[in-house]
Amino acid sequence: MARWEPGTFERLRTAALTLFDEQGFEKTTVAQIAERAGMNRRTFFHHFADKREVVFAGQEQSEDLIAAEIRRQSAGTDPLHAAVAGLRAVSDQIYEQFRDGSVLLGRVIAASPELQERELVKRSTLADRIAAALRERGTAEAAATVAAWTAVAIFFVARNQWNQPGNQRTLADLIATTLRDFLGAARFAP
Amino acid sequence: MARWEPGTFERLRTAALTLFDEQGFEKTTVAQIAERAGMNRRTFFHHFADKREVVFAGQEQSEDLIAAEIRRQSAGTDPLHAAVAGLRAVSDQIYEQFRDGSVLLGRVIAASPELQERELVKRSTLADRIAAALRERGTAEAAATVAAWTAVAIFFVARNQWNQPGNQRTLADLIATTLRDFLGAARFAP
DNA sequence: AGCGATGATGCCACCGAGTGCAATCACGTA
DNA sequence: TACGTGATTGCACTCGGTGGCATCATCGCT
Repeated sequence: MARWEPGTFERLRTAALTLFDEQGFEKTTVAQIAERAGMNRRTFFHHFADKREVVFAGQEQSEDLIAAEIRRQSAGTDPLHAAVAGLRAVSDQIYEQFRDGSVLLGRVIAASPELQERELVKRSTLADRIAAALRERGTAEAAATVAAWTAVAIFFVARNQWNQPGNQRTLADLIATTLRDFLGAARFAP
Repeated sequence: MARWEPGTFERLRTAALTLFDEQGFEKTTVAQIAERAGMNRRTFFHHFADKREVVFAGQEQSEDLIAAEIRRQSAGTDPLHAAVAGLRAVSDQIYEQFRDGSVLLGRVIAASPELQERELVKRSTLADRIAAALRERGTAEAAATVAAWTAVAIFFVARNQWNQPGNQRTLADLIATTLRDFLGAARFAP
């Protein structure tokens, strides 16, 4: 497999991201993307399920890493800290390398409601994966779901700060700070 | 304003929900909806921005209630409890009346990925409103966002349980239980 | 009652996303 | 070289959504 492959996928992806950044997502047609990548419109849909997917392609493997890291946490760790630990681990391994690409992606997504909608789906499936990993550790269904969404919220708040122009701190550091702020603000007795 | 209105909006809405329930959201065309409601396809788009909106129409006023209730919480209440209190209040006032409609809506949404995607948008804007209300009370940006998403997660976990066939408990009760479970599962020392 | 403003509805043409199908092309292998 | 596989292409089609304009019912006013 992948006899020709090398090229087309990545060419379509960079052509799409460039055009989205230049003229916006809505104003860009799939025909334009295909033309700039030097191939047929139909071919685009052989590689990406729809126009939005080209932006989010290939981040499933991160979810595997996160879930594995959560399972690796010691049994005594509570669900929220376990989930956040999983997200911190992946931030170390992956995100720090793609700083520039991540900023471009953030800009493109921020400029398009349609893409923000799709990003919420990605967050949701990420939360589902995390909740499943937590349940494997013995957390009850409801508590696992809530802890997962909280951890995901912490992650994206931190990622936003990390994407700010002036920022010098690491993503893992910002995640830890955000978690601490949340716990500090809350009063944890009913 | 609303000289004729009565009829068309509600007729389109019930026609759409009925068809979605019968044949699924994707299989139903806007033309079918308009035909069953006895009007033109174009008229549908005069009342709803798109095919998905017909399912979620008119739930903005709940957000106002929630935000107001959060502002009403005493200053000493921590962000998470304040946000959850806001959601509990609205659950008392609104949801309990629409049990049957809510079940139908839940079934329709559960059967369609496209509608689930749109529901995530609604959750997101709800979280934004809650976070804004918390910031007004003096909570810092990051902590407010995380608390808001946590509260929303608690709300929807509870609403799912409330929608289960056999359930007898009130939504407000389930929300309180879910919050307690989450806090109980977590260890709140770094 | 007649009249004009307003807003709801209807009709038509158009664009672009996404799909199904069949033909074609490039490559590895026998 | 011939064959099979899988990537690519091209075409036609459906459907969601939009823009523009005509039409019609209602209201306020004279």
